[in-house]
Amino acid sequence: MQYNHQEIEKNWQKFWAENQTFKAENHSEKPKYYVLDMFPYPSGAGLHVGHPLGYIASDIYARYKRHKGFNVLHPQGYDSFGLPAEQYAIQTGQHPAKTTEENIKTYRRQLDQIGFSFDWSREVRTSSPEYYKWTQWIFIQLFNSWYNKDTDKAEDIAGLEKIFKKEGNTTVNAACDEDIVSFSSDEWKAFTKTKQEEILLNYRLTFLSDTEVNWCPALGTVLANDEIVNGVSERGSHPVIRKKMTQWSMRISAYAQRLLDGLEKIDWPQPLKDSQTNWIGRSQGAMVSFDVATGDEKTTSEVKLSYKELEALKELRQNLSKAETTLWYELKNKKGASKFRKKYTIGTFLVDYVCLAKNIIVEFSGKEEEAARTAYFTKEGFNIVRFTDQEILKNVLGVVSKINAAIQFSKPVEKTELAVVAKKENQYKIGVFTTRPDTIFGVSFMTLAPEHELVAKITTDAQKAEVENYIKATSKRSERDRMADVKTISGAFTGAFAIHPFSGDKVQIWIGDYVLAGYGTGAVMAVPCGDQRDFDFAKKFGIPIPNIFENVDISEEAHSGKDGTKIANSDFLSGLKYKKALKLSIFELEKRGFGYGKINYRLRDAVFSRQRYWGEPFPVYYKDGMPQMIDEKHLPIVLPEVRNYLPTEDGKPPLGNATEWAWDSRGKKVVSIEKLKNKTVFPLELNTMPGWAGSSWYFNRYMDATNSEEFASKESMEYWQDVDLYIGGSEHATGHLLYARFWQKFLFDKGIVPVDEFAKKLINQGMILGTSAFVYKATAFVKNGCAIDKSNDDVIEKIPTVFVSKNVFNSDDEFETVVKEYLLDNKLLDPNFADLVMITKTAIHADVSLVNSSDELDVDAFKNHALNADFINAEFILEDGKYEVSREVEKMSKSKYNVVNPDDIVAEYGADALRLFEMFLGPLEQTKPWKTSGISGVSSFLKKLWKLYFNEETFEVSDDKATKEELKVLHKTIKKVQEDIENFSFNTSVSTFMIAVNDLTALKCKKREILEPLLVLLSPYAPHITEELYSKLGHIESISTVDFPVFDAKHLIESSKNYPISFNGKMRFTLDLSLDLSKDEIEKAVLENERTIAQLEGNAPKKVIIVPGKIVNIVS
RNA sequence: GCUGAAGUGGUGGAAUUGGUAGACACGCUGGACUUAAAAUCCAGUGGUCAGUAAUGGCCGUGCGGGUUCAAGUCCCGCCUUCAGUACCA
Repeated sequence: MQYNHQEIEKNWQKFWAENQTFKAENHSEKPKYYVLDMFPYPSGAGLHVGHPLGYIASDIYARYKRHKGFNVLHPQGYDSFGLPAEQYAIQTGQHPAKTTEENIKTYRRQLDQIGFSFDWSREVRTSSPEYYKWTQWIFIQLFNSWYNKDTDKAEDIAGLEKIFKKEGNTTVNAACDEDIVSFSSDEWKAFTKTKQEEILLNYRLTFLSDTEVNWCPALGTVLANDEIVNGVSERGSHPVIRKKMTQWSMRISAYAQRLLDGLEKIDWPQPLKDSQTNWIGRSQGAMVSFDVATGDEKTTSEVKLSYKELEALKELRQNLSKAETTLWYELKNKKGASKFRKKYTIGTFLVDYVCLAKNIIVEFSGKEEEAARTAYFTKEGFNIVRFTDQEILKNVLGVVSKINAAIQFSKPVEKTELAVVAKKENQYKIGVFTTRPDTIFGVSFMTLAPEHELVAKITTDAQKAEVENYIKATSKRSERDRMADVKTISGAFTGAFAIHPFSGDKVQIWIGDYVLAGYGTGAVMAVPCGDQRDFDFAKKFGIPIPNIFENVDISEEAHSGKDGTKIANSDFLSGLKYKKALKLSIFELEKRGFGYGKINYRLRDAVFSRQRYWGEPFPVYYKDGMPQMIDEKHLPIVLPEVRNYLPTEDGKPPLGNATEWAWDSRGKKVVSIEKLKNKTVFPLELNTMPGWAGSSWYFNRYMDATNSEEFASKESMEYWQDVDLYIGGSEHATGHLLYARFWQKFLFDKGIVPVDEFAKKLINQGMILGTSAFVYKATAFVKNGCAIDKSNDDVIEKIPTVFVSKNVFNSDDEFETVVKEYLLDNKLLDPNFADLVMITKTAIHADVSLVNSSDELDVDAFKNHALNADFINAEFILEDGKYEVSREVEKMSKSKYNVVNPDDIVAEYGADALRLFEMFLGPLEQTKPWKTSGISGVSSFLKKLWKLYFNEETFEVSDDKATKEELKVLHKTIKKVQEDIENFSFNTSVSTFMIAVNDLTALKCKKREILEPLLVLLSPYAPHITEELYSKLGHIESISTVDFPVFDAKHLIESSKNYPISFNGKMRFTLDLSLDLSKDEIEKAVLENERTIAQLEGNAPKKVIIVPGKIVNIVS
């Protein structure tokens, strides 16, 4: 009987669908296993053979886990909001919902015919209101939360309001905007409601802010950093410019450290983790404040402690008395309080505790010179609180509350006024972030970003023109130019100087576009001897380059290494190595109040608004300009209909075209914009959410996909917990996978999900590349500079398009000769003009469907191809009557005409063959070119397998006892296949199946004892054929949950081994020896062998190495 | 520049802990079946040298060193390709 894949596959796909074979239960005795694919965006092009690669791998694993007795969740759905559908809508006027629906149908049909074991009852679509209801709901949760750095988690915003009411914002340690003014509880209470909301927005995890965004004019929307590749948009490669806009943002930066830490406990590929680490970009350093010089500087003469004294101080800090420890413990753990430091030097005095932010000194009473201390501290602007040992040991909480009171009512001392006066003449400070505060004595100038707000204020009149010109010139350069051209060094001197905080030296302040406005403070302290960019800048503008490294030559380039180098010419840092110098420099900065240690992250808050139609609407309306959340019980807020999908005439997003898009706060529903006149009707948000909104939590939804009451039920999340295996492309490393981890951590903080990492293990499947086909087209030109009577066009016009087969020529010159000869022979070129004509070669893509496996082009089909209308009359120069194309491996894409559609493969060879072949191509993680030629191998394997169960036309499997040899083949296969699946090495197990079938065919094995377990082994890979044969063996149930065969080592025990006999490590021959032999017996047997004697040529062996069961090596 | 991955026949790739390099498959060559083709089956297939042949010698996992009885695998130094990232202070 013939193996008819079409019929078999159709039947079983129907069987699975009707019997809901792969439906997962939320309650089960079995252990759970959750296998997930990154869900696809349903594009109009449908699937190409690259898409199913990961799906096939995960499907094999899911099916394997079912055989192993797991309750497997293996769902699929669609990331169905997105730009392409909307771009298509703009072009054709078709509603994106309609095209999306159609595309999904195609995807579903294509996925079904490959035989995936998806539980379709749990399908999700991010664009369906039942789904995005919960995306909106999560948005509201984010809006109603703030990040408490003390508890290190997200908390309810109501809690923050309570604190504000009680004690203002000074004790709050939150992830928030940098420039927040502090206020007391009274001030808070006095603020208007709008003002309060404005302040709260600075703390919320999703917030509105004016930010510099990446605006893409061609797409009419902003883009996130990860949606920009090489300065242009990822989708469509349109230019992107910087623009300031009011946007929703997500405070992902609050989670920077936890996102970094979390990487350690998840089993994800190292390169992926590395790129997330890189993207988060943690750098440890210090913030340093430089005063801008006013002209009459006097160098500060501070008391400086020697290094030895500092070391002594450090020790003192570690050996506290009991009372000291008790108080320190309380101060340290005082929630939300300002930071206290212990054993700190103020001037020449050592104080017990100090809070620099609040100017409070806490001391034990009874110190020497108490009066002098008080006088000095007061002069410096500190409040002093003194306690005795007894007070603390008796009632430490009382002491703490006294300290709190002192902080809260910290009466401004007279000094404050002095400070203000002092500040007036010295009003500007430049803050910089540096990772190398140890090199601070190497600072010889500072550079500000051209956009820095101080530039206008500090530039001297003399330099004004130059600076303004420079700013103008740089702002013209696009982001892309700036990135492409890193080599050009440019800048301008502001004429102003800064005061070096330690040396008091005046250093020049420059502006330069190598400093980015968006990173750190937008200013750098330039250390030309230690940083190449600073070095180049200094060289170019003739700024001094002081050397602060011991025995390092910096005449040619900066010295950026840190290990092993000692600092020199640096006052108290001289003679120290990097690590110590770094610590000491930060310590000194803090002590003297010029700066503090800080950790900076490159990761920036994610812009969450898109000026597009086809995305989730925000559940937000505006009252007095302040955003208001719509109560969750009114969700979902459904995407309204619009007249067209373009921005409105006055530049509002497409939702501005909607007529039904206002919120009736009394009727609690969306109403017509005409009702906006009413006092209780408000405008709704016009932006929509970005593509990553829906994909940041969908894995949780699958656990309980049809729940209309909740995001997912507590029980279902308790049961499924997290994804055990997640498979998808590495292109999502810094987009989807980072945002999804962020949301998961947030949801975990809020007690909504049970785990804070959503995927235990992740595998990146490699890309499948296309094998493009090229044809060589000849283009004729007339050489310049030759005067002839006839118009040049005439000569060219007669020449048809000519294509030349690949092997007809070896060089461009030869190409020209061949074409010219051809034209002359065919009278297509007048011999008189032959010398005037120049022929050049152009390689153009030919559709791969027109090329057979021997690289021969179907010339007629090519001429008549829809895209080749220009070539309908083209001439072809053939070789041996055939036209051969050249091949090149490229990314599979429509524009390269190298896309292979799985539908064709399935129709011709079947889904099982496609599944096997995609796995057989090579390791899952590796990128590999698609070459259809190899598919005949797996196809004939399936036919051979089929034949094992048949005797000509009749199905024939016997119940005879299997032979030792047959059992060995089976168990070898069980062992290898099981190991391979567990190691995700699917390509090698396909080979193993081939070997098994070849062996069993040779043994003429027709026994159920062997052939039935073989089907179970193969069923994850080729589910249709195995179901069919399994049912022919007399089973009614599906093969999908049959126990995986158990490996029994006893079948593999050998009595002898074919030993490789090596001489000096080179294998010369093999020798069959019993495995019972001892080392000595082996040696004897080998040395007696005539071939050994022949090899040795009479020499005595120096040494004989015997590894029993493995190898014999003779050293001579 | 930085980070990561990878270099094995004509091709995709295999080689689990250092122990017979090239499994399995494609392609190619020859043969069988056929009027012929397709399909199927059989044999051969890393290079090179010697031999009519059986067979045997030498070379061989990007390059150069090293460790070891033994290296595709481990160590040191380079080269190339691909991917990600890029003035991050």
